Amino acid sequence: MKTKTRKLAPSHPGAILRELFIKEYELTITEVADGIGMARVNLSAIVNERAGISPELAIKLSVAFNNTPEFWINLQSNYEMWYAEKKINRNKIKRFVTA
Amino acid sequence: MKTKTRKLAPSHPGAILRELFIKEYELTITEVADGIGMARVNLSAIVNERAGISPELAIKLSVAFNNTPEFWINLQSNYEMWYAEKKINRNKIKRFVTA
DNA sequence: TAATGTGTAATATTACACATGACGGTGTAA
DNA sequence: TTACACCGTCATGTGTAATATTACACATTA
Repeated sequence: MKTKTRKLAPSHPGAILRELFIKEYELTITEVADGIGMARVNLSAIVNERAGISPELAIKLSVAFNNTPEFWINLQSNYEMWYAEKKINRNKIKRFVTA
Repeated sequence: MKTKTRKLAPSHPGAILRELFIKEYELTITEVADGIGMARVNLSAIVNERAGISPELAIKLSVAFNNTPEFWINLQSNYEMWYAEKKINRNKIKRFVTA
């Protein structure tokens, strides 16, 4: 059985933050950065998809937007996993345990 | 309502790898490192809880031990989250969205 | 004009994943 | 007993990434 693989890369977590939260609630990057206690430059980097979301930031965002850290962490994990998958040749890995 | 918080830190992913897989199947660090194509020093660091599990490694381990990348990623995420939580003062974070 | 928001660049700090080389311990075969 | 292969770990170096700080240019708005 073939493992399911997304053809297209998942959205960058920063894009979700930008579209579904900052734009949706008509906030500014500066405003959010101040609200969660981080430098505006770094939040800008995330929103512009040049940096990822750390565990600590995931918690902060979950408090600010009333959702869960898992929501943000999963976005980030899925994103990273998609790129990690492309670096791996599964045939070169030894199966120590089989079904 | 109070957010649930673990009193004790979750197990390090390396401990799970050590106890439930390497010991369980009577493997050596060297053997596993070779099998998944990574330096045994680094796998040793993970098994001894001095390093974490990357997304790429999570995939490799899931292939080698016939489980899912999510299994490993979740172990790692939970671990990181627990420590991240201790660095954050939730009262200092602005709520942009409320229930 | 002054204030504000944004993007970006430069710099420094800190942390971590990973690779390589070296070293000491252990088991085993000659 | 000696020699050697194997194993775990230490030391060290490298690349990358998140974050803070500062500064600059530009656009919009009061």
